[in-house]
Amino acid sequence: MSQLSKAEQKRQAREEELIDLAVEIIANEGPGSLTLEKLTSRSAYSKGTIYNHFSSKEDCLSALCCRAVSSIMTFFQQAVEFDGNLREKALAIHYAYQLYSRIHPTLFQVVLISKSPGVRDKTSDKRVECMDLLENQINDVSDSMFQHALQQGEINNPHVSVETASFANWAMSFGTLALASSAAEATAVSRLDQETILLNNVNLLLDGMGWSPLSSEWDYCDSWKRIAEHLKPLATHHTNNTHD
Amino acid sequence: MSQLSKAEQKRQAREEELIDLAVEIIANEGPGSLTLEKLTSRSAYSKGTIYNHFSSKEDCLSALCCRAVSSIMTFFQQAVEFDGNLREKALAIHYAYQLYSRIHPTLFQVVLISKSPGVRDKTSDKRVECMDLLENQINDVSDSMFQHALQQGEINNPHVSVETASFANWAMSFGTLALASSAAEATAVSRLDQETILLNNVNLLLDGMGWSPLSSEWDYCDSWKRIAEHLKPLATHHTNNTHD
DNA sequence: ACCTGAACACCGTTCAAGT
DNA sequence: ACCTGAACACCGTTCAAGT
Repeated sequence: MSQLSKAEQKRQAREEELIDLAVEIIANEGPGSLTLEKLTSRSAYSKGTIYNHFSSKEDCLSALCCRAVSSIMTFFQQAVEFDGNLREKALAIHYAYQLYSRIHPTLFQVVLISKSPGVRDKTSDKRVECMDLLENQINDVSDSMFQHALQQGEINNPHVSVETASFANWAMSFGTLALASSAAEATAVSRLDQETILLNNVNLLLDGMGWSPLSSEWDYCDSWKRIAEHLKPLATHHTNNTHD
Repeated sequence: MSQLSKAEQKRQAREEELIDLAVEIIANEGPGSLTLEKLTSRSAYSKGTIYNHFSSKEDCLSALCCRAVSSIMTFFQQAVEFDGNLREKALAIHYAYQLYSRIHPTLFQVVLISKSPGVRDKTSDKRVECMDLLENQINDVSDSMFQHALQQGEINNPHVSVETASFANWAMSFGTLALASSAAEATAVSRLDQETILLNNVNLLLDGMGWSPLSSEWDYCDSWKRIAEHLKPLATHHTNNTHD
């Protein structure tokens, strides 16, 4: 299964090359201006070959989504290694998510775009499968975090289950970052401190779950700074973007 | 100022007519398939006239965004009239937001799309002004709610300001609804009870702010049902959609 | 002043012909 | 088996000609 034919290896290498190129296009010109025409003319290949890799423009967008979620996953893996209590580890994951959304704002957008019907519908079955697989991996990271917190009694609240907590946590993070990156000029966003906006929102939520130590009992601002330090390698290493 | 010439009245009526048509198109075929070509051919007017109303395809999308936000505003105005304590009024607004996102899922999407750079950039100045104005109105509703709660001591937390609370509240609502509507097939979403998903998330957040009565001290599930009853007229009256 | 539709450039997708 | 690029339908945007 892991033994790939030479032809297949070449094919996969080319697909990576094309995705790299597509990433460059959306980073510089936005997700809306990705066209397979552009991708063709800027690559060394012909229209037919492009369509050999991507069954449609939307399938290409979904390939970018897979790339994005996969990167986010490696960010998360770095984050959980932060040395601290469980709630701090959770904060580290949020920080990693924010970091990704700021290093690759357009790829961050693409993740939502690809999941919307109309794009998903025009994505090849093989790719949809890949997206769902990656999404489940991300999900598992989040779930297992809350599982631990509940088991160890750090969250002590009969109304909080793994499923509800995990989703509320994701919704808050996603909502905050989506609004901060897409509606950055909005008064409601611009009047806030961009450095701690996510920390504040998440702290309110986790306090509401009763995840101890509560923010009144612990200096999470300091944690946030230490997390930033811990994840600095990701921030510097991945900044090979031309535009944003 | 409010005295419009006959020509201007006619122009505005036609614009409403075109926006109605565009709403119909995106409701049935998704925001991605709105084209000015389609809008032209399904309307009684020519390309030139369409471009007389919308400076670009993106400007047309932004017109839909204005329509959406304006409708959301009227939903909110119904919501604040719910007879209950302040936290229940806040819940009523969330309920109204959810109701809108379910009655007009594609218009709900369009609001985020229009605020993204690349769409906003291609929107006429006049329309951008209109969008910002409406957004501020929505903002004011949210802000004044938290202002009241803080003044009356129902939120008693030195770390919570109007600005931070208002944004956290918006982010949670938006994040929850965006994920629930765009990523409905995702495991993290589908495994939850769709009826109370938003109520649960918001309750956790408002508990975290210390907004009394806390969810442990009050039956907000019951409030949620009463709010649904209060807003029923909106649900039935506005369901004139063909597809979703 | 406003409306019309031809015109053109660009894009998505297919497929016959070539290797 | 895979690659190529011509071909065609569709779309965004402009603008000369018409009222």
